[in-house]
Amino acid sequence: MRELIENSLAVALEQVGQAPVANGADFSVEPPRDARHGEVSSNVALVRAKAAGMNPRDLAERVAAALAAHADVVDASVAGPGFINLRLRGEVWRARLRDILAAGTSYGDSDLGKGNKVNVEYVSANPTGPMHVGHGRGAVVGDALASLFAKVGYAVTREYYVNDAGVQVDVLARSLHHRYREAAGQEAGELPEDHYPGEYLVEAGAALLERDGARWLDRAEEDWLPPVRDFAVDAMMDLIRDDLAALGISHDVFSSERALAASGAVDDTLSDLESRGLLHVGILERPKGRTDEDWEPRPQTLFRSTAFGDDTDRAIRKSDGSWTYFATDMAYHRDKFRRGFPILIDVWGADHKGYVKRMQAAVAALSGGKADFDVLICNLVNLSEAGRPVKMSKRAGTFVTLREVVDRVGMDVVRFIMLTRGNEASLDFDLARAVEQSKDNPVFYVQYAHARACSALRNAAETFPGEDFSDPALAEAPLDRLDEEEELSLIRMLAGWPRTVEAAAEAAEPHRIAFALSDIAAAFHALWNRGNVDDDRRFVVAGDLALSRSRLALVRATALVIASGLEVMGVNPVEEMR
RNA sequence: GCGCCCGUAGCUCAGCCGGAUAGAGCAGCGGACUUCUAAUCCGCAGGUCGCAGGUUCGAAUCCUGCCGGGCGCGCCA
Repeated sequence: MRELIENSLAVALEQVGQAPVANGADFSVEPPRDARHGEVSSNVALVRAKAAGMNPRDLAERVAAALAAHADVVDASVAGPGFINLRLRGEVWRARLRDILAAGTSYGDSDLGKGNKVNVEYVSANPTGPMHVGHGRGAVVGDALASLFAKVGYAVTREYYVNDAGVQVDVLARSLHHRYREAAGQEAGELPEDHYPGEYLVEAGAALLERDGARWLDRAEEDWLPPVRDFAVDAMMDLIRDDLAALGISHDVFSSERALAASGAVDDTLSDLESRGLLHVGILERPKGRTDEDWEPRPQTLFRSTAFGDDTDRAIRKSDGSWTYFATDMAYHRDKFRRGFPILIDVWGADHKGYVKRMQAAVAALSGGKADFDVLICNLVNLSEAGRPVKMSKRAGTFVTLREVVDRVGMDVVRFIMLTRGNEASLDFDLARAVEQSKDNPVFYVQYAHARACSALRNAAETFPGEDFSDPALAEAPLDRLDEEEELSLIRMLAGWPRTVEAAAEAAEPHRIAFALSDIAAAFHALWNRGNVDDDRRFVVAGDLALSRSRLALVRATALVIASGLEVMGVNPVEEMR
């Protein structure tokens, strides 16, 4: 299509004695927003007019004339300031149905990524307890993004970074040890204020007693801390993996912060930066507008992240000499790059927004500017129940875990709803509405369209016993009976699916898939309802096998595109609603 | 104070690498069912795209400055 217009432009320019000007994808070739303007629209004349030394309308007229000569073009006209609007032969569109039936749910796959390796790191929740709903959003967005990249031809690795070092896992170990002592019948006293209070640690404490008996009961902390910590981290990661499995998510790689540090990677990273003069000792100023009373100027080892676009240099050592989280995180990203991923994507929660610039600076420094590093920030999820906000407070005990939500509304609903907003917008998740079966609920709306399509095919098999309605058979069906505007309009939407997928991948916005599916579902429901008004417009018309086959090819293609999109989202297409 | 994000219909939001008369759902009003071809559909009504400038043939979209909301801001992770 684009090629056709490029060629016609060349012809038009030749007619006026001009050499072809710019060459490239600087102009658009798309269905116009308003369908009355035609089936395909291009702004090529507006974009190229200046270079051609002509006014847009004149150039457009000449290009349109060249286009009109093409066999597939029914009509080419010029509108407005110089848009070219085209109508194509119905057969050009109908042929796409055959493509879809042949490709199945792999319709929309492409080689855009050319097999390049991409690492998508997502979830990476601290191993200190079960996942909450906010983690779930990152999990779904990351997983869908990974699937989207895979669909357009990247070699994707799904990775989880396990923060199994640092003070929070020591606190976890002490919390567990407390529960372990309780399980052993010792008088452990009140759980200290800053410890993790969760019930899950009571179970883990009992499990530790079961495995190791009394051996850590009356020892010094320095003896029991490491083994208890390892046990605790393993137990928490099992918990988290279960939560993820309930969402249908599994990672290819789990990277341990502790193992990374032990390998010497942090030392290597810092000496690398040191040798390039990117470390220095300095004193950071107190951020303005802050009134920390205990703030005092202090010399620290800093990374010159300001040399790479950050607002201030960043500390890499704590005053006790150990590394900051940022230091190990730099080493981790360097490690990912050195493992052969030229493209790195992290999916983080909103609370890490202030961390993006420094990490981008770090990756730029450590990869010599060669890594393509992007961070998706997932904003907050506001849980509500029939319009009433559900307050999330660990202390008040009204904390809702991801698992509770998944168990209540189901994995497909959670996944779909998490993708009904751009990741940077905050998201309202209403537990009651999520299971409502109406068009308020986008999950059911799309699922219902797919189920209806399957229903029509089942109906066909009953109406025409012995007839073959398989995909290859439908692809052979004569499609020329699909000549109504509503049908052709749906076909055009389906034909645009590969472009929709590519655009979503290029923008790293998996939520676009959800919106596109809602649009397709709407067009399909509208088409379906015509059959309620007029029996002759049903998909299955008992007296007309040929017509039924034509329409069922469209029905099946619609189901395949919906299934293709749901696959990216990780949602199961249903064949009946029941 | 600084950084990032958000501000579009009464409500919840799409659209944002500039494009034609700014879209959808909910809520409201009016219509279409012997329920797996009504969990749906059709129609009506609803807008200073936060405000003010700028760039452009053309701005919801890009730039600048304000206003309002959110998140974050030296050793936590």
